[in-house]
Amino acid sequence: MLYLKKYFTEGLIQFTILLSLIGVRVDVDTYLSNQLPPLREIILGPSSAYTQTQFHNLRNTLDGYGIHPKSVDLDHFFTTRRLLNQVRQLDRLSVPSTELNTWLVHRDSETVVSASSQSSPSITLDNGAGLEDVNNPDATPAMRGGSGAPESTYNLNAAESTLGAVASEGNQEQGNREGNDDLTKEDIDLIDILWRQDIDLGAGREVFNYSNRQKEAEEEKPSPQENKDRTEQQESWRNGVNSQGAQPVDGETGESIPEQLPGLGSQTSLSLQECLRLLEATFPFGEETEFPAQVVTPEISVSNEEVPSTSQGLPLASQLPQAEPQLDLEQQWQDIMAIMELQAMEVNNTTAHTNSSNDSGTSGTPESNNAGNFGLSSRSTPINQDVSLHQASLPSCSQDFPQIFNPQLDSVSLTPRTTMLRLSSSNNTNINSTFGATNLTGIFLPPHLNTSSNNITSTPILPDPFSTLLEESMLDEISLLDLAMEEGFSQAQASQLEDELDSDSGLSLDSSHSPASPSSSETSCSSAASSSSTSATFSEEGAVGYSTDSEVATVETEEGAVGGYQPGYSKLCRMSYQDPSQFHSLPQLDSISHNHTYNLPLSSAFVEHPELPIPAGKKSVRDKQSSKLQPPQDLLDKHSSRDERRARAMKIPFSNEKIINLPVEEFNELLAKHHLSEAQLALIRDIRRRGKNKMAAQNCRKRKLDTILNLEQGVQDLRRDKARLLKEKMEFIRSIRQMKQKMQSLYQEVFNQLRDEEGRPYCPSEYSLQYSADGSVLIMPRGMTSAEQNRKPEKKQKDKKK
DNA sequence: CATTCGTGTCATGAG
DNA sequence: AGCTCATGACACGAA
Repeated sequence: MLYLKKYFTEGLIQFTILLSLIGVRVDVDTYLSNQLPPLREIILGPSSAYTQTQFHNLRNTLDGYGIHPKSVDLDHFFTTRRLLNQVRQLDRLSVPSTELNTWLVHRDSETVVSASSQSSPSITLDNGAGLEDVNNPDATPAMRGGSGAPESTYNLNAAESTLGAVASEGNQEQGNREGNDDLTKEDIDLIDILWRQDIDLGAGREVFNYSNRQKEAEEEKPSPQENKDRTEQQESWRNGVNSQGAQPVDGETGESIPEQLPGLGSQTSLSLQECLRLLEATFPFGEETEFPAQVVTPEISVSNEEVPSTSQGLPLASQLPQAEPQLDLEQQWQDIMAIMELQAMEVNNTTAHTNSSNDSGTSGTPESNNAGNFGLSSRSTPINQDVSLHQASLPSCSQDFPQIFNPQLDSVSLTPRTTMLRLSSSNNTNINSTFGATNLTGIFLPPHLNTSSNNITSTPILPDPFSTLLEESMLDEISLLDLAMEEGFSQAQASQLEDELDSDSGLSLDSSHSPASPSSSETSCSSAASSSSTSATFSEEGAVGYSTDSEVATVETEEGAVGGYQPGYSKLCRMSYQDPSQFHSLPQLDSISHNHTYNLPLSSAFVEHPELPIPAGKKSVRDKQSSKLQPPQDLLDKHSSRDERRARAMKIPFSNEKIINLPVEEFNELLAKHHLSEAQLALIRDIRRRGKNKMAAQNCRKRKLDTILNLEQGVQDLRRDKARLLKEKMEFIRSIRQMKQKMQSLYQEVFNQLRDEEGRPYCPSEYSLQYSADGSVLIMPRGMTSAEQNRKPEKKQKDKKK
């Protein structure tokens, strides 16, 4: 017993710990009340999980005692599903408050406004920011100048209040940089650690992405030459080593690497090949345009620049279907995420184009809004809150915009992209998705974009097309996958999505599998249970666990279906419960603790009928043993159960064991053979009823324990799977980042090799490479409008297929 | 002495 | 209608 107790206690403790780890917030009350039915059942007692199934009688109908219908297997199926869902929800929703706090801390250091704490303030701040932005449309230019920086920072901070440090690095302001400069390596490391924790918790890290973007943008500001250095620096940052203090600003918020990782979100499955394929696929414009279209829809409405960020965030959250109690937390988190994304987009975004579109199109159709607001999600998706930011970016935007977008893309692709981003942000339900979007944007965002916002940079924007395209495609896939994953798509649906995307990612599959893994574990457990329940085992082991060996033999011969379940029970109990039963089976122990004598044949007390071949001989042996130790009668009385004593008192001619375990027919025959009084018959029936109920209770308790243990195991398995998936995700993100770098370098290489008619190299600030749908690469002046581009592109063919 | 745990028993509902 | 099972609730004894 002690062993069992210990085992269970430890197990429960471990279970609790696991839960706490998985679900960042282990609020027992919450879970009990709403979230985790299994837990509730475990803690408060069985409910639906143990609900009787209709199958329990199958045992009788089927051959003997097959798997008990109610055995853990069935329960497992449902409990596992529930558990899995719970875990998933935890993944998405749970946002450790601690994380938020940390972020706040960073922000505080960076910005003035940020002082306010995380979630709640975000709304107010956002509003304020939005107001300011609206009021100060012109502020941004001034900010660029440098004096305006503080304001810009303020706005950013306000808008991003929830976002925390990330926002701090608004595109425009150097002031932010300064604030960021304060960050030390340790800070970065701390951020990274926090980020990892967040990941474990399931929280997204758009913030980081944002910073990364900013970082990149800032880096790009300088001349192209500097870009290389910056890229290197970025690398260092990503690696967690801030080699250069000059750029710490962005770097701190942006520890680019870790942050980007989350961006992939659930799509961990994306493989390098897939990414490459996507890259190739993205080059043709037509495809891109179509892709986003799917995603678009409802969320678009949200994106009004003028609308305060909070307003946006809230609607997004409200849109979410989830109606569960966690919603409060979830909504807050979602709001935060949405805001963050929006802000990030804004920060990156500074293109005049977007601004103009926004201004004019706020009331326009969703698409127009999207185009205006999100223009290029990847590059700069200014949106709601910071009008000033948008305007500030305007000057540069005019230049940058054309560069980034080909004429064709402008109209069509832009909207889709924006929409995609929107989705990610709006679909806050999936933290991962949002992260993925942001992360991707951060990853792929060409640095120049940011720079463009900040300055009329002369820096080459070469990488833009690639990055944007890549980003879009990636975002699309990610968002889709995330949606599929997190929205609870069926496996088939998920697989379908995957097929559509041609993604290698097993993520969706994995996730689907994740449930399977637990199930497998459970199956093992259940299998054991089921095996135990088999009639064979029963017969062999004897009726109840308490029966002695001698009894067993008898039982085998005579006992039928009645006792069938018991053996299984004992076997099942192997883990904890079973052991005790086994102990009980030992006669010595029997005497010690409880009387489980129901099934025991009352050897001495009862006069075994000669008819009943069974226990007599063996029982006699046992009696002899017991008699040696103690006076037989007293001992028997002492150890016999109440029913046994009553039976003895009533002179019942056969053993309680038979009374209890004999099949109905045999039992009736037995009764018929003996001339029994009414009192005797009543007693016998009571004995039988109680005995059966006793066994049933034991089985019931055993099942309960098994269920708990299996759940525990399931949680462990799920956790393991989660860790593995996260690891994969990180790897994929890393590979994507590498690919992006490759693309950029490739772009640079190609661009640098291009020469005009006079043999002079093209100025990266004036020309950019554009990719047409047929796969050819064109070099076009950056200032060109889309229409112009179509008409007279300077063509230089390059088969630039990677 | 109070609490916890294991167990037996009863009542109830379902097949 | 009776039997059996499952399970919640309660009681009891042991630790």
